[in-house]
Amino acid sequence: MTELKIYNSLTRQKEAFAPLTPGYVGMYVCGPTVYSDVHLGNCRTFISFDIIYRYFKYLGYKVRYVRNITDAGHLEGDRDEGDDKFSKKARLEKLEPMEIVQKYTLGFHKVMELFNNLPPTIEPTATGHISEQIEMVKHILKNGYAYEIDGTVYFDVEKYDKEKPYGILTNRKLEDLLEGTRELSGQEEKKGRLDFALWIKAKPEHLMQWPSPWGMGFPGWHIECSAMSGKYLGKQFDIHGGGMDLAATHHTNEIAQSEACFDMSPARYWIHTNMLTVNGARMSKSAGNGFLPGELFTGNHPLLEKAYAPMTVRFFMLQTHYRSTLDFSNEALQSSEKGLKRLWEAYENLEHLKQGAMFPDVGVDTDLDSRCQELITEFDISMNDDFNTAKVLACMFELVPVINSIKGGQVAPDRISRATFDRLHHQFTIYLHDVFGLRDEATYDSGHLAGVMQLLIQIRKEARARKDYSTSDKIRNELQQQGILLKDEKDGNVSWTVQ
RNA sequence: GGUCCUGUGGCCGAGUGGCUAGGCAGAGCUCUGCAAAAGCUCGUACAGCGGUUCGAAUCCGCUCGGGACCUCCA
Repeated sequence: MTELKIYNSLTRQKEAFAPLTPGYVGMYVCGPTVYSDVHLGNCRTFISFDIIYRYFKYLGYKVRYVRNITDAGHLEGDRDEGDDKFSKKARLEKLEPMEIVQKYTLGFHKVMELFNNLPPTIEPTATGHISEQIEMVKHILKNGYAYEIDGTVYFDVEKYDKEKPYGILTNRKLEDLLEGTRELSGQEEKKGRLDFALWIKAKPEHLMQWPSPWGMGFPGWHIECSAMSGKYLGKQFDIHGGGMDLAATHHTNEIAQSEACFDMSPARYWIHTNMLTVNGARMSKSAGNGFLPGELFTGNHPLLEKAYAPMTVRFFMLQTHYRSTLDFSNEALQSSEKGLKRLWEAYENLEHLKQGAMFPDVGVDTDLDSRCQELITEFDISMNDDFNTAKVLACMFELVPVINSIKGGQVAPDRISRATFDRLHHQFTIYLHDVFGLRDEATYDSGHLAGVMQLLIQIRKEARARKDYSTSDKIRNELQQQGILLKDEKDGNVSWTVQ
């Protein structure tokens, strides 16, 4: 068994993974800001980390997977003024901010469930950890890396950078960063143009505010993740993840905050997932090129030619490495849909073969047998190489003809050994269900429909027996119009699938 | 301007210095009452130009083209 290697954004190279505590993994992933619906790009990140979480579990680790819900604090613009997103949305929808939070949190969970993402083991909210955040800000102030001006506390980036490299995560020098920053506007009070707020003074009319040593206010944009990861995973933990877009600001600031507070880098491995694009441009809320999962599942969007099932989308994402951009297109989705169907049907064939398999090891084709073993072994090898799901799928697809040939009779079942067959079945099952989190998406009630289908198949069989092909074709054709496909197989059996 | 990523056959997409990625689409064949499915066979791709090397799509340089981040965003 090869060792797991992870691409660490912090060092910009693949590194062997060694947890702080053998057998345990602590992983923090930046979750959604619940002031609006998550779009497909957001989902990609959470699906990527779901696979990573599942793979660690598959490897036998006990994983504490913390993914936050940001339900306070984020401001609309890039200045420390104006309203937060929740208050704005609340006024727009004529709801309490916490109703907004509840609404979109529930929606988020629903979407995660549809994509078959496992829930994290802890899902803390920012508003539930105000006191922890205040404590952390106090600590940073005490350590001298922050200053207060009129009820707002800022992090002093330039002072911090004298001791530790602020731009370490994205490999940037402070001078370059300063150059790229826009001029301070006259109304801003912070000292350095890179300084960011840890705690923000609230205006009286502000809907979400809490008491603090600096007066009524609310937490800054980045402190919640530092406070909550510290609380649940410790000052230092194994993995911190999130979308690539968070690296330059949010994660950079998180590192600075944790270092300033605990004198320790928070995470040992940083994993960043790449963006989902549409026509080459990043899908984002502000660009307005985002699909909501609901639109995807119903096909109700101008850019969508048809509806796509959640598992199709999940499979689509699995075919690309998490660090590559993935471009959305109808063509790509449709090819994924067909590919998944083929893979899943092969898996079902494998299940059936498993039930009837009683063949002895007599005519084993050693070439075929060892090739199968190699391919199965490559599942783990590929995943160990920075979670290369695309490679695993390629191996699975290479095994599909083997499975289908045994089923179809082109290859005798005893050409592969019992041990190989069992391993094939076992690894297919584990990978499809447990590691990749795919599930059968048959939209039919298999109980009743299966009975009716048996009846129709029987009638058609009788018609064919007396060469009444007009009846048999009628049954098949009309079923097809209902989206049910009949397949006459070699051995005389008839199978059916819902399109 | 700075920091990076990237350019693979019709489309989508893995990838290692020399050995078939894979999916979808397409062509032929087998099976079949017909179809569908399945099986078998087929494309010898790696932006361009140089260099390193016995050998490079894979390493280096240059050119051209995409993209991300540097402002809230997964």
